[in-house]
Amino acid sequence: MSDTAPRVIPPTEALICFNLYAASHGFIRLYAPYLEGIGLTYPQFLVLLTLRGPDGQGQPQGVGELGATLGMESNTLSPLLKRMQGAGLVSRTRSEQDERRVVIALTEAGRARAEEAAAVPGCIAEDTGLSEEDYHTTLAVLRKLRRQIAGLDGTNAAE
Amino acid sequence: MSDTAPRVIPPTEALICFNLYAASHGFIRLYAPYLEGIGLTYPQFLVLLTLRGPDGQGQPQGVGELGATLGMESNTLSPLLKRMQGAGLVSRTRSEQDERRVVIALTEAGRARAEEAAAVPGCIAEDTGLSEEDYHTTLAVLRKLRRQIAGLDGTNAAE
DNA sequence: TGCGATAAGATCGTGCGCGATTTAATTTGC
DNA sequence: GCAAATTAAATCGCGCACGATCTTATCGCA
Repeated sequence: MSDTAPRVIPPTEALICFNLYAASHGFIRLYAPYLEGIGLTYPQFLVLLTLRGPDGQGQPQGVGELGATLGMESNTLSPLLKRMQGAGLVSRTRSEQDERRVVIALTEAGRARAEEAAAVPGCIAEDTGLSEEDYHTTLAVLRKLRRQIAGLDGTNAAE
Repeated sequence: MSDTAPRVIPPTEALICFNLYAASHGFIRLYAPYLEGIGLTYPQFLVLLTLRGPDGQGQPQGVGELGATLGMESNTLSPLLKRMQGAGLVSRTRSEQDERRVVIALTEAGRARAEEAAAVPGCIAEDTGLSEEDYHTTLAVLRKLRRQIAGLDGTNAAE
Protein backbone atom coordinates (compact mmCIF):
# COMPACT_ATOMS: atom_id res chain seq x y z
CA MET A 1 0.00 0.00 0.00
CA SER A 2 2.54 2.56 1.14
CA ASP A 3 4.70 1.34 -1.75
CA THR A 4 2.83 3.76 -3.96
CA ALA A 5 4.33 6.75 -2.13
CA PRO A 6 7.59 7.85 -3.73
CA ARG A 7 10.72 7.36 -1.62
CA VAL A 8 12.02 10.86 -2.31
CA ILE A 9 10.31 14.07 -3.36
CA PRO A 10 10.32 14.09 -7.17
CA PRO A 11 12.23 17.11 -8.54
CA THR A 12 9.24 18.13 -10.64
CA GLU A 13 7.30 18.93 -7.48
CA ALA A 14 9.46 22.01 -6.92
CA LEU A 15 8.57 23.46 -10.32
CA ILE A 16 5.73 25.91 -10.81
CA CYS A 17 5.30 24.73 -14.37
CA PHE A 18 4.78 21.11 -13.37
CA ASN A 19 2.34 22.04 -10.62
CA LEU A 20 0.39 24.08 -13.15
CA TYR A 21 0.52 21.22 -15.60
CA ALA A 22 -0.62 18.65 -13.05
CA ALA A 23 -3.31 20.88 -11.54
CA SER A 24 -4.64 21.85 -14.94
CA HIS A 25 -4.99 18.26 -16.10
CA GLY A 26 -6.41 17.32 -12.71
CA PHE A 27 -9.11 19.93 -13.05
CA ILE A 28 -9.93 18.88 -16.58
CA ARG A 29 -10.38 15.34 -15.27
CA LEU A 30 -12.82 16.71 -12.71
CA TYR A 31 -14.78 18.42 -15.46
CA ALA A 32 -14.73 15.38 -17.74
CA PRO A 33 -17.75 13.50 -16.37
CA TYR A 34 -19.91 16.64 -16.40
CA LEU A 35 -18.79 17.66 -19.88
CA GLU A 36 -19.21 14.16 -21.22
CA GLY A 37 -22.77 14.36 -19.95
CA ILE A 38 -23.46 17.33 -22.24
CA GLY A 39 -21.28 16.11 -25.11
CA LEU A 40 -18.46 18.65 -24.90
CA THR A 41 -14.70 18.49 -24.68
CA TYR A 42 -12.95 20.89 -22.35
CA PRO A 43 -11.76 23.35 -25.03
CA GLN A 44 -15.21 23.27 -26.64
CA PHE A 45 -16.65 24.10 -23.23
CA LEU A 46 -14.35 27.15 -23.04
CA VAL A 47 -15.39 28.28 -26.52
CA LEU A 48 -19.06 27.94 -25.67
CA LEU A 49 -18.69 29.92 -22.44
CA THR A 50 -16.82 32.67 -24.26
CA LEU A 51 -19.42 32.97 -26.99
CA ARG A 52 -22.16 33.02 -24.37
CA GLY A 53 -20.58 35.95 -22.58
CA PRO A 54 -20.66 36.77 -18.88
CA ASP A 55 -24.38 37.51 -18.83
CA GLY A 56 -25.57 35.20 -21.58
CA GLN A 57 -25.64 38.14 -24.00
CA GLY A 58 -22.38 37.45 -25.80
CA GLN A 59 -22.05 38.54 -29.41
CA PRO A 60 -20.67 36.58 -32.38
CA GLN A 61 -16.94 37.00 -32.81
CA GLY A 62 -14.13 36.22 -35.20
CA VAL A 63 -11.80 33.25 -34.85
CA GLY A 64 -8.98 35.59 -33.93
CA GLU A 65 -10.85 37.33 -31.10
CA LEU A 66 -11.89 33.97 -29.71
CA GLY A 67 -8.29 32.84 -29.91
CA ALA A 68 -6.98 35.95 -28.17
CA THR A 69 -9.38 35.36 -25.30
CA LEU A 70 -8.54 31.70 -24.94
CA GLY A 71 -4.88 31.71 -25.89
CA MET A 72 -5.40 29.51 -28.95
CA GLU A 73 -4.56 30.03 -32.59
CA SER A 74 -6.33 29.21 -35.79
CA ASN A 75 -4.46 25.93 -36.17
CA THR A 76 -6.23 24.73 -33.02
CA LEU A 77 -9.49 26.62 -33.35
CA SER A 78 -10.31 26.02 -37.01
CA PRO A 79 -10.74 22.25 -36.76
CA LEU A 80 -12.32 22.56 -33.30
CA LEU A 81 -14.92 25.03 -34.57
CA LYS A 82 -15.64 22.85 -37.57
CA ARG A 83 -16.40 19.97 -35.22
CA MET A 84 -18.66 22.25 -33.18
CA GLN A 85 -20.39 23.33 -36.37
CA GLY A 86 -20.82 19.67 -37.25
CA ALA A 87 -22.44 19.18 -33.85
CA GLY A 88 -24.83 22.04 -34.63
CA LEU A 89 -23.56 24.28 -31.85
CA VAL A 90 -22.11 27.18 -33.84
CA SER A 91 -22.33 28.76 -37.29
CA ARG A 92 -19.29 29.90 -39.26
CA THR A 93 -19.91 32.74 -41.72
CA ARG A 94 -17.51 34.85 -43.76
CA SER A 95 -17.74 38.51 -42.83
CA GLU A 96 -19.03 40.65 -45.69
CA GLN A 97 -17.00 43.68 -44.63
CA ASP A 98 -13.80 41.66 -44.53
CA GLU A 99 -13.86 38.42 -46.44
CA ARG A 100 -10.81 37.17 -44.53
CA ARG A 101 -12.74 37.01 -41.28
CA VAL A 102 -14.91 34.09 -40.25
CA VAL A 103 -17.52 35.02 -37.69
CA ILE A 104 -18.58 32.42 -35.14
CA ALA A 105 -22.07 32.61 -33.68
CA LEU A 106 -24.03 30.34 -31.36
CA THR A 107 -26.94 28.49 -32.92
CA GLU A 108 -30.10 28.04 -30.89
CA ALA A 109 -28.89 24.60 -29.83
CA GLY A 110 -25.51 26.12 -29.04
CA ARG A 111 -27.04 28.78 -26.83
CA ALA A 112 -28.99 26.15 -24.93
CA ARG A 113 -25.90 23.99 -24.56
CA ALA A 114 -23.97 27.03 -23.33
CA GLU A 115 -26.50 27.48 -20.54
CA GLU A 116 -25.90 23.91 -19.42
CA ALA A 117 -22.16 24.47 -19.69
CA ALA A 118 -22.36 27.61 -17.57
CA ALA A 119 -23.78 25.55 -14.71
CA VAL A 120 -20.87 23.12 -14.59
CA PRO A 121 -18.24 25.26 -12.80
CA GLY A 122 -20.62 25.62 -9.86
CA CYS A 123 -20.86 21.82 -9.51
CA ILE A 124 -17.08 21.52 -9.58
CA ALA A 125 -16.68 24.26 -6.98
CA GLU A 126 -18.98 22.26 -4.72
CA ASP A 127 -17.05 19.06 -5.35
CA THR A 128 -13.70 20.58 -4.51
CA GLY A 129 -14.88 22.06 -1.24
CA LEU A 130 -12.62 25.05 -1.77
CA SER A 131 -13.46 27.90 0.59
CA GLU A 132 -14.52 31.27 -0.80
CA GLU A 133 -11.27 32.73 0.49
CA ASP A 134 -9.07 30.01 -1.05
CA TYR A 135 -10.90 30.46 -4.31
CA HIS A 136 -10.11 34.16 -4.48
CA THR A 137 -6.50 33.78 -3.38
CA THR A 138 -5.91 31.06 -5.95
CA LEU A 139 -7.52 33.07 -8.71
CA ALA A 140 -5.48 36.14 -7.79
CA VAL A 141 -2.22 34.17 -7.75
CA LEU A 142 -2.96 32.58 -11.12
CA ARG A 143 -3.93 35.82 -12.83
CA LYS A 144 -0.83 37.52 -11.50
CA LEU A 145 1.26 34.63 -12.80
CA ARG A 146 -0.36 34.88 -16.22
CA ARG A 147 0.30 38.60 -16.39
CA GLN A 148 3.89 37.95 -15.39
CA ILE A 149 4.52 35.59 -18.29
CA ALA A 150 2.30 37.30 -20.87
CA GLY A 151 4.20 38.61 -23.85
CA LEU A 152 7.38 37.06 -22.52
CA ASP A 153 7.61 34.46 -25.26
CA GLY A 154 8.74 36.59 -28.18
CA THR A 155 5.26 36.98 -29.65
CA ASN A 156 3.47 40.15 -28.56
CA ALA A 157 6.78 41.74 -27.66
CA ALA A 158 5.22 45.20 -27.97
CA GLU A 159 1.80 46.52 -27.02
CA MET B 1 -4.44 48.74 -31.44
CA SER B 2 -6.75 48.80 -28.45
CA ASP B 3 -9.17 46.78 -30.58
CA THR B 4 -7.38 43.66 -29.42
CA ALA B 5 -8.55 44.19 -25.84
CA PRO B 6 -11.88 42.47 -25.18
CA ARG B 7 -14.83 44.77 -24.54
CA VAL B 8 -16.02 42.79 -21.52
CA ILE B 9 -14.26 40.44 -19.16
CA PRO B 10 -14.56 36.96 -20.68
CA PRO B 11 -16.41 34.57 -18.32
CA THR B 12 -13.54 32.09 -18.49
CA GLU B 13 -11.33 34.55 -16.61
CA ALA B 14 -13.29 33.92 -13.43
CA LEU B 15 -12.59 30.18 -13.55
CA ILE B 16 -9.69 28.59 -11.72
CA CYS B 17 -9.58 25.80 -14.27
CA PHE B 18 -9.17 28.17 -17.21
CA ASN B 19 -6.50 30.18 -15.43
CA LEU B 20 -4.64 26.94 -14.74
CA TYR B 21 -5.10 25.88 -18.33
CA ALA B 22 -3.89 29.21 -19.72
CA ALA B 23 -0.99 29.54 -17.29
CA SER B 24 0.13 25.96 -17.89
CA HIS B 25 0.20 26.36 -21.65
CA GLY B 26 1.84 29.76 -21.26
CA PHE B 27 4.63 28.25 -19.21
CA ILE B 28 5.14 25.42 -21.65
CA ARG B 29 5.50 28.05 -24.40
CA LEU B 30 8.20 29.70 -22.29
CA TYR B 31 10.03 26.40 -21.98
CA ALA B 32 9.66 25.57 -25.66
CA PRO B 33 12.68 27.44 -27.07
CA TYR B 34 14.98 26.02 -24.37
CA LEU B 35 13.66 22.49 -24.77
CA GLU B 36 13.81 22.67 -28.54
CA GLY B 37 17.45 23.57 -28.10
CA ILE B 38 18.11 20.26 -26.36
CA GLY B 39 15.68 18.24 -28.45
CA LEU B 40 13.01 17.53 -25.87
CA THR B 41 9.25 17.98 -25.64
CA TYR B 42 7.81 19.21 -22.37
CA PRO B 43 6.54 15.82 -21.13
CA GLN B 44 9.84 14.23 -22.11
CA PHE B 45 11.58 16.92 -20.08
CA LEU B 46 9.46 15.95 -17.06
CA VAL B 47 10.29 12.27 -17.51
CA LEU B 48 13.99 12.99 -17.76
CA LEU B 49 13.96 15.16 -14.61
CA THR B 50 12.09 12.47 -12.71
CA LEU B 51 14.50 9.73 -13.71
CA ARG B 52 17.44 11.96 -12.85
CA GLY B 53 16.13 12.45 -9.32
CA PRO B 54 16.52 15.50 -7.08
CA ASP B 55 20.27 15.05 -6.66
CA GLY B 56 21.14 13.43 -9.97
CA GLN B 57 21.17 10.04 -8.28
CA GLY B 58 17.75 8.82 -9.39
CA GLN B 59 17.21 5.10 -9.84
CA PRO B 60 15.50 3.27 -12.71
CA GLN B 61 11.78 2.90 -12.23
CA GLY B 62 8.77 1.17 -13.70
CA VAL B 63 6.33 2.82 -16.08
CA GLY B 64 3.70 2.84 -13.37
CA GLU B 65 5.85 4.61 -10.79
CA LEU B 66 6.84 7.21 -13.35
CA GLY B 67 3.19 7.67 -14.19
CA ALA B 68 2.16 8.03 -10.55
CA THR B 69 4.74 10.79 -10.10
CA LEU B 70 3.76 12.67 -13.23
CA GLY B 71 0.04 11.97 -13.32
CA MET B 72 0.22 10.06 -16.59
CA GLU B 73 -0.86 6.57 -17.52
CA SER B 74 0.63 3.88 -19.68
CA ASN B 75 -1.44 4.96 -22.69
CA THR B 76 0.51 8.24 -22.66
CA LEU B 77 3.82 7.00 -21.32
CA SER B 78 4.33 3.89 -23.42
CA PRO B 79 4.60 5.64 -26.78
CA LEU B 80 6.45 8.59 -25.22
CA LEU B 81 9.06 6.29 -23.68
CA LYS B 82 9.45 4.43 -26.94
CA ARG B 83 10.24 7.70 -28.67
CA MET B 84 12.77 8.52 -25.94
CA GLN B 85 14.29 5.08 -26.38
CA GLY B 86 14.48 5.75 -30.11
CA ALA B 87 16.34 8.98 -29.29
CA GLY B 88 18.79 6.97 -27.19
CA LEU B 89 17.82 8.65 -23.92
CA VAL B 90 16.38 5.71 -21.97
CA SER B 91 16.42 1.93 -21.95
CA ARG B 92 13.31 -0.19 -21.48
CA THR B 93 13.84 -3.62 -19.90
CA ARG B 94 11.41 -6.22 -18.63
CA SER B 95 11.86 -6.85 -14.93
CA GLU B 96 13.05 -10.39 -14.18
CA GLN B 97 11.22 -10.57 -10.86
CA ASP B 98 7.95 -9.50 -12.45
CA GLU B 99 7.75 -9.94 -16.18
CA ARG B 100 4.79 -7.56 -16.36
CA ARG B 101 6.92 -4.62 -15.32
CA VAL B 102 9.03 -2.58 -17.73
CA VAL B 103 11.88 -0.76 -16.05
CA ILE B 104 13.01 2.57 -17.46
CA ALA B 105 16.62 3.64 -16.96
CA LEU B 106 18.65 6.58 -18.22
CA THR B 107 21.33 5.78 -20.78
CA GLU B 108 24.62 7.67 -20.59
CA ALA B 109 23.31 10.11 -23.22
CA GLY B 110 20.08 10.37 -21.26
CA ARG B 111 21.92 11.21 -18.06
CA ALA B 112 23.87 13.93 -19.85
CA ARG B 113 20.71 15.31 -21.41
CA ALA B 114 19.02 15.26 -18.00
CA GLU B 115 21.76 17.51 -16.66
CA GLU B 116 21.08 20.02 -19.41
CA ALA B 117 17.36 19.72 -18.72
CA ALA B 118 17.87 20.36 -15.03
CA ALA B 119 19.40 23.74 -15.86
CA VAL B 120 16.39 25.00 -17.81
CA PRO B 121 14.01 25.87 -14.93
CA GLY B 122 16.64 28.28 -13.60
CA CYS B 123 16.69 30.14 -16.93
CA ILE B 124 12.89 30.38 -16.97
CA ALA B 125 12.83 31.66 -13.39
CA GLU B 126 15.20 34.41 -14.47
CA ASP B 127 13.05 35.25 -17.49
CA THR B 128 9.85 35.53 -15.51
CA GLY B 129 11.36 37.88 -12.94
CA LEU B 130 9.21 36.29 -10.25
CA SER B 131 10.36 37.24 -6.76
CA GLU B 132 11.49 34.56 -4.33
CA GLU B 133 8.43 35.28 -2.24
CA ASP B 134 5.98 35.09 -5.16
CA TYR B 135 7.58 31.85 -6.22
CA HIS B 136 6.97 30.22 -2.85
CA THR B 137 3.44 31.57 -2.48
CA THR B 138 2.52 30.37 -5.96
CA LEU B 139 4.02 26.95 -5.35
CA ALA B 140 2.20 26.64 -2.03
CA VAL B 141 -1.14 27.63 -3.56
CA LEU B 142 -0.73 25.18 -6.43
CA ARG B 143 0.27 22.26 -4.25
CA LYS B 144 -2.63 22.92 -1.90
CA LEU B 145 -4.95 23.02 -4.91
CA ARG B 146 -3.59 19.72 -6.19
CA ARG B 147 -4.07 18.08 -2.81
CA GLN B 148 -7.62 19.43 -2.73
CA ILE B 149 -8.56 17.79 -6.01
CA ALA B 150 -6.45 14.62 -5.66
CA GLY B 151 -8.50 11.46 -5.51
CA LEU B 152 -11.66 13.47 -6.12
CA ASP B 153 -12.21 12.03 -9.57
CA GLY B 154 -13.40 8.56 -8.70
CA THR B 155 -10.02 6.92 -9.18
CA ASN B 156 -7.95 6.62 -6.03
CA ALA B 157 -11.07 6.91 -3.91
CA ALA B 158 -9.31 5.23 -0.98
CA GLU B 159 -5.73 5.38 0.28
C1' DT C 1 -3.97 52.02 -60.09
C1' DG C 2 -1.31 48.37 -59.18
C1' DC C 3 1.97 45.73 -56.46
C1' DG C 4 4.39 44.37 -52.39
C1' DA C 5 3.48 43.83 -47.48
C1' DT C 6 0.51 42.43 -44.03
C1' DA C 7 -3.28 40.00 -41.92
C1' DA C 8 -7.01 36.14 -41.15
C1' DG C 9 -7.99 31.50 -41.49
C1' DA C 10 -7.12 26.91 -43.02
C1' DT C 11 -4.19 22.86 -43.66
C1' DC C 12 -0.67 19.46 -42.47
C1' DG C 13 2.42 16.69 -39.55
C1' DT C 14 3.88 15.29 -34.97
C1' DG C 15 3.29 14.53 -30.20
C1' DC C 16 0.72 14.38 -26.35
C1' DG C 17 -3.76 13.06 -23.12
C1' DC C 18 -7.09 9.88 -22.33
C1' DG C 19 -11.15 6.50 -22.63
C1' DA C 20 -11.57 1.86 -24.01
C1' DT C 21 -9.79 -2.43 -25.02
C1' DT C 22 -6.14 -6.07 -25.32
C1' DT C 23 -2.32 -9.05 -23.93
C1' DA C 24 0.33 -11.25 -20.77
C1' DA C 25 1.96 -12.20 -16.06
C1' DT C 26 1.07 -12.65 -11.18
C1' DT C 27 -1.87 -13.30 -7.20
C1' DT C 28 -5.87 -15.21 -4.85
C1' DG C 29 -9.27 -18.55 -3.55
C1' DC C 30 -10.63 -22.93 -3.22
C1' DG D 1 -2.38 -26.96 -8.25
C1' DC D 2 -5.38 -24.56 -11.05
C1' DA D 3 -9.05 -21.44 -12.66
C1' DA D 4 -10.70 -16.68 -11.72
C1' DA D 5 -9.49 -12.18 -10.45
C1' DT D 6 -6.18 -8.68 -10.47
C1' DT D 7 -2.37 -6.05 -12.22
C1' DA D 8 1.26 -3.93 -15.69
C1' DA D 9 1.93 -2.33 -19.85
C1' DA D 10 0.73 -1.79 -24.67
C1' DT D 11 -2.45 -0.61 -28.40
C1' DC D 12 -6.07 2.02 -30.73
C1' DG D 13 -8.89 6.03 -31.89
C1' DC D 14 -9.99 10.78 -31.39
C1' DG D 15 -9.28 15.49 -30.13
C1' DC D 16 -6.47 18.92 -28.93
C1' DA D 17 -1.71 22.04 -29.16
C1' DC D 18 1.48 23.93 -32.05
C1' DG D 19 5.27 24.84 -35.56
C1' DA D 20 5.32 25.48 -40.40
C1' DT D 21 3.29 26.48 -44.56
C1' DC D 22 -0.48 27.92 -47.75
C1' DT D 23 -4.37 30.60 -49.56
C1' DT D 24 -6.90 34.51 -49.99
C1' DA D 25 -8.18 39.13 -48.86
C1' DT D 26 -7.09 43.79 -47.41
C1' DC D 27 -3.93 47.60 -46.84
C1' DG D 28 -0.06 50.84 -47.84
C1' DC D 29 1.94 53.61 -50.82
C1' DA D 30 4.34 55.36 -54.58
